Amino acid sequence: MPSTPRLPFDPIRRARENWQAHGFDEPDVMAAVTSIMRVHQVLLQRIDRLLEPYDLTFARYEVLVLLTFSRTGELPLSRVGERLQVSPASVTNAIDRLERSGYVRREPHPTDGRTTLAVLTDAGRDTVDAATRSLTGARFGADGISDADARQLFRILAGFRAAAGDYPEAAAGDR
Amino acid sequence: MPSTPRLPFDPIRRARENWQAHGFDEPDVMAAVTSIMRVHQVLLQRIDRLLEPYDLTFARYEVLVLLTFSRTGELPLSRVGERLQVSPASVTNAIDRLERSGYVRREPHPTDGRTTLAVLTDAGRDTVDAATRSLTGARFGADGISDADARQLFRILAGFRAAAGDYPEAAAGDR
DNA sequence: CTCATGTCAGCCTTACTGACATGG
DNA sequence: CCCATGTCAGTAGGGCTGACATGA
Repeated sequence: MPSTPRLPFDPIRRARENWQAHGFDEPDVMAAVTSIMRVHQVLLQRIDRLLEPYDLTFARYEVLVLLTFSRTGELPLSRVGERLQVSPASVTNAIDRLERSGYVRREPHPTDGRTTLAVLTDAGRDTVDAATRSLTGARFGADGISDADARQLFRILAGFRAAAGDYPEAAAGDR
Repeated sequence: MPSTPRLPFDPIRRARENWQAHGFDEPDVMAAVTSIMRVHQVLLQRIDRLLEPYDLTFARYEVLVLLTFSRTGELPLSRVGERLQVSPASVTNAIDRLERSGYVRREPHPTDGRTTLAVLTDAGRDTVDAATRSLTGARFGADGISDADARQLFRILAGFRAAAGDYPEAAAGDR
């Protein structure tokens, strides 16, 4: 799947060794950060491929899922950006595409004339359900990770996100 | 730093709850994958900001670091793509920019007429050293992670990468 | 001839900044 | 008047696929 053939060794492990050999600091963090970058790339590629049949990308899929969570199937665009942590312009773009695909439509907010609501259409609801089954069936492309590892990952990354200001307090007591 | 204000709760934890409430499968994997996506975004933003003064992005910085590791300071472009797991076209693009910045120059391979060597210039070497000091000084923007967490992260992600075919065998014995 | 190495053109997606219009 | 919500235009960047040219 990657455009390049596999290597006979772990390139990041190798990088860590070289890093230390050169006397650089923070080899652990370097290796962890580089790993996140690489895994992100692989995951995104796999997920987007899984979503292709549904005319979705992961970014747009996330928006759709968020809308299904709201139960009325609608949300102000500002809320979407807030939850997904992306800029207003990015939301506009994502909603544009979802609207073109017929998965969402825009509606004016009943009381606040400034805000626009993204409303999930029936097609959108059907599509997100099908896409979700496809993704969960493939464990989001992360079939190389156990549930225990996944939880561990979440825990560590939640700590980072909290420190980064993603949300106020750390997720101290985990499952 | 994010374009959006922080939320009063962890959006991913909330998503996981909703996910389960809707009866979807694989909540652990969903939360882990979403976390990687989010953390990747934050990290990349921070790192690119740190590298801006050096006229570098993380992608190009990685190329430069790889070259310093080769000791002669040169590498065939094909090797670069191999190690960094990106397509030949991406390598061409990255080297183009690095060349324009004066950090690298292209040279024909002495014996194999097909291959081109990327050669680190003195400016390139100075720049990558300075950039590395900047990054390590900021722990790559991942100051919210301890060394122990970083190692744990690397271990779990290495398992995933191995399963994904990044390299043949898992990194069983760590440290 | 076939495979490997690069380069190019074209295309897609995400995301940001800054300017604006409009409503609260 | 000032703030919030969206939209738009413009820009940057990364990456990929496919077609090609060239050399091993």
